[in-house]
Amino acid sequence: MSASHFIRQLVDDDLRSGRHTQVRTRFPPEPNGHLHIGHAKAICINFGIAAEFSGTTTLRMDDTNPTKEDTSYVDGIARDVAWLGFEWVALTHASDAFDTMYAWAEHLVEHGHAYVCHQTEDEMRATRGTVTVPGTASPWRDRPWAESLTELRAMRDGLRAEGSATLRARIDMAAHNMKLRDPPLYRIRKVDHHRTGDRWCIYPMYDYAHPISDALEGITHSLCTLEFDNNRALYDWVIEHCPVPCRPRQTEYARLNIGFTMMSKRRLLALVEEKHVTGWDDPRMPTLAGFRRRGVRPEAIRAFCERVGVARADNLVDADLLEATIRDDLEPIAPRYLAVVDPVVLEVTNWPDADRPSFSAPLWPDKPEPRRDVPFGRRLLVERSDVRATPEVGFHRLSPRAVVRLRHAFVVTCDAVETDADGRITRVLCTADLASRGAPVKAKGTVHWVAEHAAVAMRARLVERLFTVERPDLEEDFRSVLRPLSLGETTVMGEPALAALPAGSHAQFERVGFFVADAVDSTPGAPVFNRVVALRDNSRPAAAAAERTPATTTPAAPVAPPPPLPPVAAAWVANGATDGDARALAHDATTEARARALVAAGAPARAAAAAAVHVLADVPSPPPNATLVTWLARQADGTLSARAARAVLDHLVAKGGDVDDAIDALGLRQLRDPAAVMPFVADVLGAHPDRVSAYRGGKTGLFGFFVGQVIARSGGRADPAVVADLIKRQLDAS
RNA sequence: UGACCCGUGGUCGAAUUGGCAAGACGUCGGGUUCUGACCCCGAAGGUUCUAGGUUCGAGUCCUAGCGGGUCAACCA
Repeated sequence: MSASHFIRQLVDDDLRSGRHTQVRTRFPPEPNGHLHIGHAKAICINFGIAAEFSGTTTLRMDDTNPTKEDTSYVDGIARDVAWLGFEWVALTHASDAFDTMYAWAEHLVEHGHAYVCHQTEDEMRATRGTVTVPGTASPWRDRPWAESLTELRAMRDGLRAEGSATLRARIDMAAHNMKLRDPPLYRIRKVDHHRTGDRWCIYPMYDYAHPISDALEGITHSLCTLEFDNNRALYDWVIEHCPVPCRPRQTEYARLNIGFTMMSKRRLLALVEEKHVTGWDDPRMPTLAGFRRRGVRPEAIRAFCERVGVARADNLVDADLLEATIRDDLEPIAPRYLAVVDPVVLEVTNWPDADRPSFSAPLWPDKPEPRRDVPFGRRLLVERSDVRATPEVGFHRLSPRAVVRLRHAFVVTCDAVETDADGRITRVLCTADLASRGAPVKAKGTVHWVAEHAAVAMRARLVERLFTVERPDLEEDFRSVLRPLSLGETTVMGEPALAALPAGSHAQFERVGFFVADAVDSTPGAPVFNRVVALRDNSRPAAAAAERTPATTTPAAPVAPPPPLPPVAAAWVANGATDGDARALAHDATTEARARALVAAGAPARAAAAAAVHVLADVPSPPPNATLVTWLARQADGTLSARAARAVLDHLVAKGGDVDDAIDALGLRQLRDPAAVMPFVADVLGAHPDRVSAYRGGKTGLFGFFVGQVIARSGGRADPAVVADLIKRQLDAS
């Protein structure tokens, strides 16, 4: 069972409350590029939520802008979603609904909710105002609706030039939310659409088309990323003013960001077009096509999306988390092989060159079958990085006098490490313990190898991160932080069994990493390998450890002097209100008026202020002030606990009447006699023996739990102070 | 600068809606091992951004401040 998040809860609530009987979601990409890992999160959320609640999801191409979109991307998108493992109930297009959208545009015009505007793009921008200054109305804002309708039809019929007219919603040019300042709904684009051809020369904007598409598809939960938060008001406006068959609701969550990864479609396109990568499916790309090519399985992507969770806070996920998830996915499924990336010759001096046997070895550790044969001989190739002429401390691989296991073969003793004039290792000489194969002989370390006579040279790409910095998206020019040679194309020497792997096969090159036989470049008998991800390296030589110490700089918290009290607040403070309450009153005139009325009716200023701010603010039509004054007095004299006071208030709001009658009707007179409270305490303590002992064992945080339970059990009547005192005595006793 | 959204161990994130600050990844230590992988055990790591307020009780509610983000395309 996966961890819950706020969207799951929302959907669950809607189902429980009967607001919906089924869940329908949609994944609405614009077909103007390829899907990336950020979209994967959206896909997992939309399809995942629907699947969890036995609902359905449509895959919708959001194709409202014919100048940017292209059919060629549609197939790629559909393929990627399917690859991730999700099934759509229907593949739809925003353009499917162009007729309805247009009809409802006329509907809006006829009801005075939209008008045709002839401002130029620049004029519209200028009159929209800014975030601080309101916009000014278009001269066409109040023209007769019939005139707008005629103009709209003229636009539709191609009688108006591009840029000469738009259909605008008539909402509020002074709205704080800029999206509401009479946003364009339709613009003229005299270009063919990839699906509707030349049928239309006007096209709906996203903010208009999206809610209609949702409504027409019966979407219950329209899930999108946080940057559409401001658009929700417009979404709701469209739903409100069009004759929609149902009313979907939009909910936003934070988009995915990953370290060392660039997610912008536009810049991804630049990488491709400027040939910094080999294509959309370059194994370094964060596109789904790229991950697939690199050998990452959809299971890993889905697990990753589950691990990062869903919330509304901005985030930057460690690139390590993605790599760890990929390893976890491949670990149990990838068969093991031996391959050497940077070979150096090792000679087993007590092994005759003519003797070239094959040793059978299992493909998985801990599993005896299946197996493959690994050729052996006098001359082997081992990893250069596994050899040292003079080892550092903690190095337990090949160095003079070291005893090392050759994986699946013998334990050898290193006799000599030969180097050339530059100190570069040229040859390693060893003596094998001929009785050690398959025997429990201890060695300092284990090393992978291939027999020189049987080694197969294979192309491999030691794929590395594309960028050298964690936030390439923050760079003025991402090109300056591209890692050179990140594709890492090289030749590796592998055991013969590797050559037989078909394209798409995963393998672990032991001690090197997880690889996949490239689906494109591999040929039968000659696979080309991509490194999916390197193995985790837990080695910790002293030098590396020092290098690893994180340099975290915590910015000093700025100390701000408290701002001056507004005059209104100062007056309240002078009369006894607390500082915070006074500020709150100054902040909201309605609340302040309410508090003042209470004081006029005879309530103490402090209590009146507190009640107005903390309780009455949520009450639309409170009881008469005289009643409230009594209500406050009952709290002051201890008749009513704070908790009970709210219940009484609810009762007064609903039924009216006298405070004391309400208290009696509800039975909420506060219990202050310890003898009356004690039974509740005993009940609670008796019901939770485990927690009682936990508390006595030191988990004192449970105290609040006990108090809460007792008060709840008493129906809110028990005096908290009495309860606390009794519990303390009981728990500290014995 | 205005409105809105958001601040919980290094990272991502739970917290039964006001009552015991989960979990994962990472880090550190140990065990196991014919992969320095995997696996197993253990530990550290928190003033829940800050300051006030309400409350018996605040990560949760209120106010202010600080910090981050979004919005001012006839893009989506």
